[in-house]
Amino acid sequence: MAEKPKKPQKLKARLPRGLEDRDPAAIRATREMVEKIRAVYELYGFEPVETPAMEYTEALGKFLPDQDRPNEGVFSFQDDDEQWISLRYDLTAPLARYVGERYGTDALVLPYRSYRVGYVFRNEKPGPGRFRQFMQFDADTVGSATPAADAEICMMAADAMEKLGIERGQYVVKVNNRKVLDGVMESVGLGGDENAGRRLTVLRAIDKLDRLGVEGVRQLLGKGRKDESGDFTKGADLNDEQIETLEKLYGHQTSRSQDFFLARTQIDPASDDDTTLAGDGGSRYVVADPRFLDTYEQVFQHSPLVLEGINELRSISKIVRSAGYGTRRIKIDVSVVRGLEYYTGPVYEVELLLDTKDEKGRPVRFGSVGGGGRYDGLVSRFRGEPVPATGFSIGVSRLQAALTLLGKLDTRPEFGPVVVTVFDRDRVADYQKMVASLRTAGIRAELYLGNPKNMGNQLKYADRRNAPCVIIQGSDEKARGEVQIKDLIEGAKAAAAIASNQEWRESRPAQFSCSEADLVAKVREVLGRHDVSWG
RNA sequence: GCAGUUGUAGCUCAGUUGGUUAGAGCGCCUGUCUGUGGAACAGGAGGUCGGUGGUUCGAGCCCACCCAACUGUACCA
Repeated sequence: MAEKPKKPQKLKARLPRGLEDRDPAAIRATREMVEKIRAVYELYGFEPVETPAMEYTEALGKFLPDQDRPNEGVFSFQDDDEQWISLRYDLTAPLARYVGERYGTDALVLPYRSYRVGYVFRNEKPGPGRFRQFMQFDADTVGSATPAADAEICMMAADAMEKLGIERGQYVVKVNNRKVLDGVMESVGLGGDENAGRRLTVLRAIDKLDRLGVEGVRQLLGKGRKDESGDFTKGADLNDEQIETLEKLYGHQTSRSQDFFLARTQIDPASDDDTTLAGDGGSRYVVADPRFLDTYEQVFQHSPLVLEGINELRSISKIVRSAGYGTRRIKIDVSVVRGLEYYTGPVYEVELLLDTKDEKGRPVRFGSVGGGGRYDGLVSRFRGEPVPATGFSIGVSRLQAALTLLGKLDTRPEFGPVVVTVFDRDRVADYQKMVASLRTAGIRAELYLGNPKNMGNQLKYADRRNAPCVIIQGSDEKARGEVQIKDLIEGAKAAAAIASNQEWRESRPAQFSCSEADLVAKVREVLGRHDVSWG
């Protein structure tokens, strides 16, 4: 075969999977979200601290990546001295390292309360709202063991959601306690190191209660479960008696079931903060039954761990209710598991209750948009003494993805700069001077830097940049000491009424001239007329 | 990781039982238009048909493997 002239091999421009490029609208939305969350965290007394994007792998609490799967779950590489370094997969483990280095020194006031926002990295399968690089906004209290610290974080989570524009009833902060789960598992004979694997299986099963229901979880606790695709998931292999005991814990719990935190005695209908039912004579009462906690105490009375966990939940409950947080904002959900590894006490999870659909109208499952809990063991790894800590992170990227699908984010393009056009190439310096005077006045402005061969292209450019107006000064205007200001926003409205290009051009809609000296003032008028502001 | 579905232009998609040089709409660029955005008209650029190998005189179409995306599932600090 004859040699065909081959095109030079083009490099395919492509982004690794699970990563995303972010356009101006997305960046602005993130900036606004971050600013709102920051204000809430600061209001609660937390201060900012940042740590780098990577840490020694051992500090993150992962086993060294082995030869076969060097990057299982985390992105890792070896430093010059052969030590493994990993990109952070959350903001909590690096904070534990930070505190571990400073604990007991002047550099750290205890209890230590700090927040941070940044990208974290996970090497796992991406999905809707699941990225391999994503942003978290984290806050932690280190050195305080009181449930008041946990309660505060739940309230702060609720406040942050509402500040982000997610209305009451569209989200819920769910609270549980790992001591309850651990104690119940212990009481069905799953205590001890030899049952660690089965405990994990049980926790995973209970974590799926939302999706699979009591029956699905029962299968996972027993022999196993086969899903619609025919895939089989091996179960925990518990006997019926064990399963029934576990079901006493979560059996009545469904995703939108009533809460059994303490009810409030006073209902304020205006706050719209409680799930209520109509009673006799137009009265309403809160759907919340704290007697469940009493029931648990009786059923699991032989487990000190369960009793301890329930008491902590009672404390949290008392605090949030007396602070005015009702059952629609914060509720107990005994199926909340969160991380399998390091949580030791209360755990919290923020769930969106809105139904999200993608562009094609298919339902999308986002999972939780925030979560956290008490991790009394994480800092002590560096200390050799117990250091209580509790914290919480909002998944900014996932939440933003959800809010985008829900159409709750402002996606209007930002206004571009005022564009000063180049009419006469010899007078670029004059035009640049106009730009400078606008900039000095705090008005976003730029000189047209493309090929100024005609006015049409320059206006087209300004139009695409979403510029509010352009400045034109040809020789005629120059001779009169004037400039033309063309209001593109007003002009676009006028465009609808004009059919022919000829007429369009000659009418020069929404355009006026003013003296050179009035340039800044007149541009300000145009901007004010359309409420143009930047960033 | 496992299972299913899908990969043709920047986007949305046609493409006959395997048959010349792979098409459309939208978008993009240029011109009509060296004193004015949109519209209109005319022209143009843009394709390893996801990749590699195979069957065949001949493959966008058939076969094998690989890659990617989507959905479910598993894992998830």
